[in-house]
Amino acid sequence: MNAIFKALADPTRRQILHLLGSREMTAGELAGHFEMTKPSMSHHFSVLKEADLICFRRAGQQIWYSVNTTVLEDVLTWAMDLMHPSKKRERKKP
Amino acid sequence: MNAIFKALADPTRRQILHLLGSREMTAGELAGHFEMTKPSMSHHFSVLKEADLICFRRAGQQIWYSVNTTVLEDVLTWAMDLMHPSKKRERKKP
DNA sequence: GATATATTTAGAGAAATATCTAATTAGATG
DNA sequence: CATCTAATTAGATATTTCTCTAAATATATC
Repeated sequence: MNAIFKALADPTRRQILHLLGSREMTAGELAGHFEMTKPSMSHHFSVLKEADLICFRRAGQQIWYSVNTTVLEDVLTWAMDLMHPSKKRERKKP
Repeated sequence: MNAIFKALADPTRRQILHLLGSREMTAGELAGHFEMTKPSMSHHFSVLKEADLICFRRAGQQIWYSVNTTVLEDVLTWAMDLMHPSKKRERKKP
């Protein structure tokens, strides 16, 4: 949980996630949206990867990144538990 | 939004919020739960206040802290928008 | 194999953050 | 008012984090 919140603490990384919200993108394409060198962007990717907030796959020379929504659910759960600490959340019907 | 995520990035501060989830507590009572000096705890309170994540009121010598759930809703909204970027969330009926 | 493109890794410097001790403020009480 | 308790502010230090340049890796193409 700590890695997740650490990763979300940086505005660049939140913006990366936002961009990936619409569609999968390559490292270079993502980097094009920021006034920052590619190594700096690569560092942010690595922090997001460490937190398991993004998935990636190599295709030729390029690496495609996408959001891992599973981990975002953990964030949702954490925030909800804080808002309604006594009530148990409803379980999805199987 | 940046102040909120910066505040949530520290495990001590998340634990403070968790403790306040059950009930209002004084600064000293909160500090008693951590192996850290009171000035350090005070610093964390100040970061949480800056992010508007906690409310406080003085009663005599003591200061009582509580969670501000309104801001947590913003976090929920942010995470949900990331998970379902195309769908608009439902609005509460007035 | 040589070269070009996409991306990451390594290493360094600057800025931000967490923690501590010492000092200060605010209120209660003898 | 002197003193005690609760809490914060100030200032210093160590660690972490962000960003950069330079170098390395991986893949494609000539």
